[in-house]
Amino acid sequence: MPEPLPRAFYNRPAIEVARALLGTVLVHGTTSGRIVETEAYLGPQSGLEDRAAHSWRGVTPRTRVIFGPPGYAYVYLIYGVYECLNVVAEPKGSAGCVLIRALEPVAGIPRMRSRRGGVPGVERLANGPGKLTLAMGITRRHNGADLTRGRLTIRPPERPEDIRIGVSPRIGIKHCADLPLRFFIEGNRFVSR
DNA sequence: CAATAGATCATCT
DNA sequence: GATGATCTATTGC
Repeated sequence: MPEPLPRAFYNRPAIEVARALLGTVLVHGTTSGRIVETEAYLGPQSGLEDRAAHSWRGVTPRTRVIFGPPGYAYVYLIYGVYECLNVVAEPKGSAGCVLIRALEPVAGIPRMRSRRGGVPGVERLANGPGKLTLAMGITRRHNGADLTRGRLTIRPPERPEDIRIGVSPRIGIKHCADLPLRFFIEGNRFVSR
């Protein structure tokens, strides 16, 4: 298995990281999945006033991680029910992160299925932000975890591959619902709906 | 298949 | 006290 992506990979604008993450592999213990869908959330430095981003109002106890150094996990609870995994991008002091929205299961599929309550069909195992954290066993305990080492990492593909990147507005947000900040592998059937 | 309701709580006002 | 980067079950066609 390839080494984890280095910190430098994450030390650039969130949009670049969101695109570059497509095709890489999220690994947690014995389970892993290929990232096929991401969304970028921008900080004030983008000049875009991204009100959909948690970092929009500046540093708070929750958003501390997003303003920290790149290459760490930001995990939060949504609707009091599910948890979402983000990757922190951009240098320390600059807000910017990438929501992982969907995975193509690679290893440990039976384990993922049991964690998902036995849902049938590999396609439905991790094709959404709340589903993939469940399937991979990722929780708020991973908030602030270093993705360049340890049990939870992101690694390059085994072999270089040719993919087409699709772009669309982000899903499920109220503000800035027109910005084209969602990226996905064109034609991949594990992308969320 | 499409539309809708409800679950449930950390965070910030 | 309101809100939300979601998902599932259930309803109705």
